[in-house]
Formats: sequence, structure tokens, C-alpha cells
Amino acid sequence: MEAALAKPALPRAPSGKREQTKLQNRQIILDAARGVFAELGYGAATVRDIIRATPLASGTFYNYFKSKEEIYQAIRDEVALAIRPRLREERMKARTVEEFISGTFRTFFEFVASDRIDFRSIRHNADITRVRVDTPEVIAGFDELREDIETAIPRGLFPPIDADFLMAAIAGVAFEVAERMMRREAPDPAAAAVFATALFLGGIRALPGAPEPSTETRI
Amino acid sequence: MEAALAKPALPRAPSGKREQTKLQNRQIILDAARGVFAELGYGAATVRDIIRATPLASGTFYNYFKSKEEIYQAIRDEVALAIRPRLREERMKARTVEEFISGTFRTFFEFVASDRIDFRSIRHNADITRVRVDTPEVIAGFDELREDIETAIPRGLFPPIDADFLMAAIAGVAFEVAERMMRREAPDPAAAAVFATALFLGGIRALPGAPEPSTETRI
DNA sequence: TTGAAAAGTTGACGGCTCGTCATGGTCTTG
DNA sequence: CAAGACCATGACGAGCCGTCAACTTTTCAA
Repeated sequence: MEAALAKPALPRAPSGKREQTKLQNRQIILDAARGVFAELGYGAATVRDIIRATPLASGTFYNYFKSKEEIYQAIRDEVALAIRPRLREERMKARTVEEFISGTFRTFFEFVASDRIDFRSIRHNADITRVRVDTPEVIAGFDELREDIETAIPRGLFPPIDADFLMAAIAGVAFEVAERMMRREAPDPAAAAVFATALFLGGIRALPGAPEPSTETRI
Repeated sequence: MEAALAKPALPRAPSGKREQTKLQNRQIILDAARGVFAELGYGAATVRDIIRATPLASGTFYNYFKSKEEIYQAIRDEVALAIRPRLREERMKARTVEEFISGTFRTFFEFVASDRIDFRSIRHNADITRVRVDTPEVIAGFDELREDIETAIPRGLFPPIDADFLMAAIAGVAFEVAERMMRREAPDPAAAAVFATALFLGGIRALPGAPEPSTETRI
């Protein structure tokens, strides 16, 4: 056993010309797809558009991805995989409801704000209609959130509530408020997080007042 | 002038063979489209699928709708137009935050539950990914909600909060919780409304306990 | 009643996308 | 160095898209 480990261990060669090109092609296609989705929106984009944004032949595309859906999922999944561990960690170390909730929202909104290009390419659409696609990886993120809530109940963080509904409520607020936040001139993740956290901790009555005191101008 | 009004008033004939067929064809196409979207999901459906589910020729379809998007919007808009007045009325007559919030959620969840076929055809999708499309009519519903919140602030129902974010939060919770509700064996709109209302009125701590009191077993 | 114009339907058509696959070039391995 | 594994290529048949000239039905004025 020792010898096998010490020696070159032939089957696991990380480089090799062939292997390199493959990685490279995959990356070329992914980058092209990101650009096309950002420009045309998911609905209007075609596989051909992506191929055209690439020096490769059409058949090559299908060696890497089965369809437009699949490459789109790959892109979304990169995002989901990047943020899920952060969210999870934030929730694990929470000692109070406050920490659980505010940690989740702060992390999420900050991520979205720092990642606006991907977010736009995911939400943007050519015409007026808005399309939202939840890939399996995103849905897995939802499941993690529900699990974390369920785990937190015996820890005394939450009352024994309907974890499924609470998960849905948190996700709904996170996505929808993020959307509004990103439409503003200067997206402010901290403010969004404060808003969402206050809502979940104390309801509407606990929400902070609006920025502009509109009473001033109309004496 | 009097004569013109008393006599048949030729230009406004509500029936007329031509007019009738037009209405009828439109309805045939809309019904076919509903069926196709329900069966294949929005993404997989093609205009040709809809035409095939119809006794009409392909060119005729385009006399009524420009594209798949447009006919889909027409279907969604029927739904949005049906529920929006009810929601608005519910909010107008609200005298307290409680009434504003619970009226909104109750009406929405009851509508969704009573309308499950349309809801499924709108949310359903062939593969694992979920697609949500908000047509202009739906977005107009969001705007109405925000307006109603803004109007309610001077009435003293709400503190002077960020109406845009609150609108987003309510919409997010409504859609996401409705989705979870409809996945259960016996969708219970009243329970969903109680949950959402309590959340917005008092935050997580105000939420009602889960069905099974898990505290009992662990004294 | 009649006939001409308006309105609407039809289905074939050119242009495009789709996913496949036989061909051929390049890397790897013994 | 040779044989084979691996994969890029691009042409291809199938099918979808939206259009439009030709045709049919309805309307309406004389």
C-alpha cells in the first residue's frame, strides 16, 4: 500500500493535453453562454447563439451540454454552490433567532449585490415578462434551509412551527426583496437585510421607518 | 340625434356571424393552449402543438396571437384580472393592519386553492426546473399592492415604511407559500393565511405552533 | 336580390434551429 | 512508431417559425 501511494499512481494524472483542452472548451462555452444569456435573456437565447459566440463547431457543444436548459443549470448551479455553504455556516453558528435570520439575509443580499452580473443574466428577459428558473441545485438550497430550521427548533431557536412554510416565506422574501433591491440605483444589501430581519423578528410594526420623511414637504 | 339613438344604431351590433366566429376561434385557441401548457409545461410547448390541438390552420393562430408568449400572457392575465379586484376591495375596506394583511392573504390563498388547474398549468414544468413568469398584468397587481400600502400609511395603518420592500415581501411570501400549500395532499388556504398573517403581524415569535406539538414528548 | 368589396382562413414556403453522426485529425499508450 | 482512443467538425434530415398569395365567406349598398 505504501509503495502504491508513494509512486506516481498512474491513473490520476491531472494534466495531459487532451484533458486540458476539454476543460478549456467547457470554459469557453460557459463564458459564451453567460454573455448570451445576459444579452438576450434566457427565453430568447438559442443554443446556436451560444455556439456562434464560440470558435467551436455545433457538434462540440453537445459533447459538453445536452441542451440550453442544461448549460443554464450549470451556470445557476455555480452560483448556488458558491452561496449555499456560506448560508449554511451562518445558520449553524447562530445562537439566537436574530442571528439565524439576520445572518441568512445579510449573506444572501450581500452575495446578490456583489454578483449583479450573474443575477441580471438570470433574471433579465428580453420582453416585459420576468422568468425565474429554480434548478435542482437551488431547490437543494431550499431544502437545506428547511433542514436547518427543523434542526433549530429543538435547539430552542424557533417555536415548534411549520418549517416548510417558514422556509418558503424566507425564500420568497429573499428573492423578491433582492429583486427590488437590485433595481435601485445604489443597491444597499445592509438596508435590505435590516428590513427583512425586522419583518421576521417582529412583524410589520417592527420595521424601520422609510428613508425620506415625506411629511416635511407638505405642511 | 334622438332618431339615431332610437333606431337600430347600426355600428354597434354585438353579434353578427363574423364577430361570432372570431370570438369562438379565439376561445378554441385559448382552450387548446391551456391544455397544451398543462400537459407539456410552458417551456416545452410550441405554437405548433397548440395549433395541432385545434381544427384551425397555422396562419389563423397568428391572426389572434403573435407568439407563444402572448397567448400565455393572455391566459395568465385572465387569472390576474379575476383576482386583482377582489384583493383591492379587501384592502380598501381594511380598517386595521390586521384586516389589510389577513384579507390579502386569505383572498389570495383561497383563490389559488379554488383554481388549482390554472395554477398547475402555470407552475408546472416538464423537467425538474421550475419556471415562473410574471406577465404585465401580474406586475400591475404588484403595483396595486404597493399603491395600497402607500395609501394606507397616511391612514395610519402602517408606520412610514419602505412600501416597495413591503410589497415585495408580501408578494414573495404569497407566491412561495401558495406553492408549498398546493403541494400538500389537502391544501388548506385558511391555515396558510393564518401563518402568513401572523408572520407579518408579529414576526416569527407570533407564528402558531406546528400541528404536532413536539415539546410534549421531551419533558 | 345581387354583386363587389371587406374580412378572414388556409396551407405551402423560405429561413432558421435542433440534435445526430460519419469523417477525419490529434493525442496517448504500449 | 504504430494502433487505437478520443474528440472536433460540419453537413444533414426533421421540425418549428412567421408570412403571404390565393381562396372562401360575410357584409352591405344599390
